Amino acid sequence: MSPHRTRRRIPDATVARLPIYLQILSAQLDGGTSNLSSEELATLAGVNAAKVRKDLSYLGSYGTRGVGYEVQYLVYQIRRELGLDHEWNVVILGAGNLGQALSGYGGFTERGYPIAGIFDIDPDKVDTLVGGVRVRPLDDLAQVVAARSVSIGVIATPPVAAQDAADRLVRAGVTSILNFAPTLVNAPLGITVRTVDMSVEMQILSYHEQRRAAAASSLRSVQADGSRHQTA
Amino acid sequence: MSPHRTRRRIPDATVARLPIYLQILSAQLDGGTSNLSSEELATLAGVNAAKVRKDLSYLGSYGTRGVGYEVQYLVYQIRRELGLDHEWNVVILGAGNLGQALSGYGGFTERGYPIAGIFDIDPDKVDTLVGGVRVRPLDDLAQVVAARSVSIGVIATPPVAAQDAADRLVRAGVTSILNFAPTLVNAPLGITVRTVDMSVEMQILSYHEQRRAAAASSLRSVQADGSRHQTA
DNA sequence: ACGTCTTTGTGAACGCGTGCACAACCGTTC
DNA sequence: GAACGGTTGTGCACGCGTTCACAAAGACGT
Repeated sequence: MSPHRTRRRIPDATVARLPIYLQILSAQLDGGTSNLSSEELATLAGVNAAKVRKDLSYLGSYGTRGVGYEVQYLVYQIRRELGLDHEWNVVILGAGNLGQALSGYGGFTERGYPIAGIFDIDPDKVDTLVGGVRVRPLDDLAQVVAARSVSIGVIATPPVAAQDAADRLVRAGVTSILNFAPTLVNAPLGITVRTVDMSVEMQILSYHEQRRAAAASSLRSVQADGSRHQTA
Repeated sequence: MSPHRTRRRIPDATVARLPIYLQILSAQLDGGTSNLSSEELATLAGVNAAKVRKDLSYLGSYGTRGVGYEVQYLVYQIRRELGLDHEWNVVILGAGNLGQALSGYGGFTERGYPIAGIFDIDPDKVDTLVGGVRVRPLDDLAQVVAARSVSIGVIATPPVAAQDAADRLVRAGVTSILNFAPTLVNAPLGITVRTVDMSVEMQILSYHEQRRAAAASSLRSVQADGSRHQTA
């Protein structure tokens, strides 16, 4: 049996929170904190303490009753669970505004997702430098994916090109896709696709604004969903 | 009583899907489709047909049994519910890579969120042109917010500056914040904050990749949460 | 060694969201 | 105008996620 076998499935809601805990814990570690209680972590993350404990319990029993959690060990465990114990090369499709921002972002490489290449179909963009990376022609995609064992692809193309980009990624062998184009992209079974649509976020905000304006009477609580967001 | 009074509260999960329906319906309208069944819309949106009907039922009974929904009218209703019957001016804080990408994105203005101003604390960035908009000093924030009745602010600063940016936005009178910095920002009661953290999205993907690698046996279904994402 | 204090881990209740299944209803055809 | 095919709107059951509340357990002082 492997050293750490496949433990029980972790709920999606928990998986979505683990990166947040990790971020907070890492900051605490840098700040010199060695131990943290679920209550403290909960406050920092803006969630319920019981939720924190239940979330962490999916990773195993890494806390000490009466004391709390050892930050360093917890960071290690969460990183391992998220697959951050090694780097994940990513490719970006589309060297427009968004693609450029993403490659220049720095946060990706820094957090363990080095950019293996940025691609564009426009010959005028090819060979220009973007965030220190040379833009490559789309035809090189499969080769780069294979050579650097890329499993994550980012779509930063205009909406009309998104499906084609997804198809190319899949054909090249990518198995996870992060789609920033405001379109639904279809992918075959077994491929994970996440879509982040900024204008959707905007519209959710304006919905609340609109209601706020309509019901100028009571201040009501606005609930949370997948993304991190508070109202209160 | 107002022409269309505050109807029953719409579930957050539904609010998050309305923009997607709207996007699809708008495209269908442009394509010349005048009527659509819940089944068709569901397929296009990648969701269950019953869910579509239930979602739309929160807006009122705008469908015709045996026929479906009139696309144009539905578009109108969803737009109204999302507060898209008028424009929402937004301000962007931070003229770095991300701020530039956002202001150059074009999708915002196009979808009814014109950019009233982009601000930066760095004097070197002030007065440079970004996406056709001149970068302004942070001190002008309150004045612009007031003059153009801005109610939505976007945070595109480095993490350390995010909380300060949020505070400034709130002081200036903004009531909804879209935070792209990978940090939790606190805001007083009554202010809606949504955080979109790209590296969180990335980590969720790599979690699935990691599991895929671990359990090379069965292809399992990966579930959805707040954001749009399929696995299938 | 024992008691007290603190904090974890989790059983159980609750609430929200999803999906099924079907009655109500519309349009159309005969 | 009656019967029929098609689609909506919704009651209901189920499942997931959240929260409460508490027993189990470690640490520490006496």
